[in-house]
Amino acid sequence: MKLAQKGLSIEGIQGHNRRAILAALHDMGECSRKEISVATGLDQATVTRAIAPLIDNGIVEEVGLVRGGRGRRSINLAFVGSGRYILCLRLQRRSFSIAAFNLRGDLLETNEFPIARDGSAKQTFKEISEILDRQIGNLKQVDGIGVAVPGPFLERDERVILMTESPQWQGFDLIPELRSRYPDIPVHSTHDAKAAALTEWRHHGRALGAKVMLYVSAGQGIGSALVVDGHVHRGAQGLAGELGHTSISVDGEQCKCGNRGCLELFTSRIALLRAIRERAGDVSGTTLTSDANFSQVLDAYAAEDRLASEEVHRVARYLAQGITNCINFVNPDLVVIGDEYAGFGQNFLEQIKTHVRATVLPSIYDAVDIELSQQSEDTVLRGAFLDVLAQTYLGSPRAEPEAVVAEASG
Amino acid sequence: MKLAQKGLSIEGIQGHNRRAILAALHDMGECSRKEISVATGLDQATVTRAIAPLIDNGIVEEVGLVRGGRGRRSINLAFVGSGRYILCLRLQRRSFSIAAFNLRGDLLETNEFPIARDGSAKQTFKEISEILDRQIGNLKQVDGIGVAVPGPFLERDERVILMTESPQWQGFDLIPELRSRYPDIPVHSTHDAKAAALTEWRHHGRALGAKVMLYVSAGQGIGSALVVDGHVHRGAQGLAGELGHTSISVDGEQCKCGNRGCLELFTSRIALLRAIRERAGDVSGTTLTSDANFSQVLDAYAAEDRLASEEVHRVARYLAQGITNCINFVNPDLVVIGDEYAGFGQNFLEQIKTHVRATVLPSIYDAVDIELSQQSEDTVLRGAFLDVLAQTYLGSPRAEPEAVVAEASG
DNA sequence: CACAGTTGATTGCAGGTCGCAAGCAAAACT
DNA sequence: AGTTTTGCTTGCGACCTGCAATCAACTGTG
Repeated sequence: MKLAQKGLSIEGIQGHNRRAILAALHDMGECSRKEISVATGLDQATVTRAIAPLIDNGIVEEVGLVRGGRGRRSINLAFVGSGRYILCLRLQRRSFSIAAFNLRGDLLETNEFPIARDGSAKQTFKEISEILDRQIGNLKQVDGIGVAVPGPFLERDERVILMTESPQWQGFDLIPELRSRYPDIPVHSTHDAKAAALTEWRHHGRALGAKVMLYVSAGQGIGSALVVDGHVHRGAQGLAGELGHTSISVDGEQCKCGNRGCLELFTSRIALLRAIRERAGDVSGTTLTSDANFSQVLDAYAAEDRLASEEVHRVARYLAQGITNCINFVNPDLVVIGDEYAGFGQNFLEQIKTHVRATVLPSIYDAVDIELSQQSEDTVLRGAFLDVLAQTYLGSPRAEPEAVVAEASG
Repeated sequence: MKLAQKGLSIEGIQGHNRRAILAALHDMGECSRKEISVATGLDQATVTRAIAPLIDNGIVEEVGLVRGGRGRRSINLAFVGSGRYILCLRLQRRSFSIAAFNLRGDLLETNEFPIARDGSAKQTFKEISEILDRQIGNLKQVDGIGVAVPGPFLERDERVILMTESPQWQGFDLIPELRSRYPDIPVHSTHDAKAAALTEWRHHGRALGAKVMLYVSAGQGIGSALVVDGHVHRGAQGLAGELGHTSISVDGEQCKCGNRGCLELFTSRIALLRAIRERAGDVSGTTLTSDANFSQVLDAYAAEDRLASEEVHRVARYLAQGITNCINFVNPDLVVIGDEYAGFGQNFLEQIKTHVRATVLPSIYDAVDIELSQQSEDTVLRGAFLDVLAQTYLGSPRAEPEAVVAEASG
């Protein structure tokens, strides 16, 4: 049967509980056995017994005593800080980045490397794998490699489709190539917006108790990812989240994707720059010229330049329409706007919120937070890390074990 | 901690496995202990031992021997056919229906009752509860009541919002009222499109192995529901699926919901009828008049009436745009179109598919089936039944226990 | 027609995990 | 210094599962 639920053997229960314990440890960061016991509902004794082999195997370690309480000090636990690592690769259009994390999630090292514009995929792959080789040599024990890929990314087949900006990758199967080069290391792949969303959820949404979080990645492209109860919605082929190719205008301009009036045509960086460049000469009171680039627009917007304001606010309105559509369709309680456009700041956010408020029913609007991402350079890389960690140590492949309430038997 | 996963005690494991077994029995319908053993991965002995108390408690029964095989005949099991029942109420704008199901999912009785147009909610509630009282009296053991409600339905608060067609319900809290009238019977509520989607998934999508199914309820309103791995996506407030209030035209007409260019303004039954009525006098070669009703349009469309064809096909195009947006956003592998518009038949479907094919990337289009619902009168009621059954017997509240793979301990 | 062969259901047994409760450890308070 | 408090650990009993043997019921065959 297709979707039959597996029963749980007496042996499986131990693994199940071990995963629950590790997930709790990951959720809470550094914490004591007692805290894990409370969080999981398991007996303290059970936690003690489960932790022991994890310490033996060098997955978890004791990181010191906690002072302050009344009685005995509790011993804080954490994932090991050294000895086991996860490498992450982020592929972008013009560059790639490689980062090393320990199991705790500390970013140990990150480097960005340019991709030669005329270089072949094969050449780039060679550069990537040389760096990975070196890292693996240094770190000794690498438990997994996480890869974040841009654009419409067929996760199911692990192929990138429609990567118009970098046609050289077309036909080069990065993930299988990595797998065959590192047969002993699990290689996991994700779409970069999904990775960023996972990070955003872990470091922000989770604390807010968001059940459904929509992450909107707005910049060069318009992507999105939906996080439901801590799980990224991937879609049947892993292609979910192509918000940019959602139409807000049935009779609009034809897009390369086949659709008409795609959100991306209104709001992508290219669209924004084109509009600004076209009007630069005709508008008075602007510092922007007909060859303005994005960082100039960011600055101009911050300086309340007239042209920048008008065009960025136009983008805000369209983006808000896309967000409204999502809100009505999937009913999130948190919307986070990330990627380059997060740089436009609070004023930009307020524009979006104003438009969303105007187009969404009050009882829905009141229940959804809309925020800017506090993103950093490593948001996507960290998402790739979280993906690998979840699949390696917490829960079953791409799906954590969910809460199962212990109950008295009937 | 908010979302900590619960560990599983030695007692809990029995409950967990019992739910897995019941879920398997429900999935496969009538089947033997052996088949359940294979489906769940549990030992035959464990299945035997788990089934025994279920038979004692009158939840499962043996329904006869299966002949045909080589060796001993297997004994088929099924949920009991009598003795325990689930009542379902479907609330519509002008009527309500009440149905009785046995645990096996057989529809024992269903009745529809009109709602007086000028009647108060209180009056209607009185009628509803009188009928429920009678049913409960007859059936003796009622394990749950499932309620399916139309329109934007705040599941979290169990309130209907924006029920413009039937303002009398505004401010009347149906579900709490039912709960307090039947304190011993669990009352569960759902949005009707979600209920229909669940039925569609159980009776069709599951067999196709669909991982992400989009159900589009097109008729008086345009609703939708997303089923991911057999679970309905409800959204933070349970409001997910308002596809009808998704915009396909940023600068379009203002909708009552606050948004502009809502899909519903283009495609709802009201919109379709209005367009047809307006043009009825001016178009030659049509049998439709300026007071045509929906069933006349259905007939005219089937008879290839010119006006009906034009307008229905226009609707198809807009609906296709909405579906394309969904496909790009959530990447389903199955789209099912239900409710009244399913009555337009294959020709209508082909129109939609043509438009979707034109607007979606080929590698995505090729991976998604678009079909009409084979719906019947009881689709929604049955969905309410499935909802109650799942929450009562299979899995934890609103989330079935997922596959947990037994593994050798490390 | 009896007997081997096959397959499903049941039962006895051994292994293993968990919770409870008692015991141990290490701090603060008095 | 002794008591109290709190967290970690260990001993014990209960319980569930899997394995394997057994029972049950049917088919096929010489």
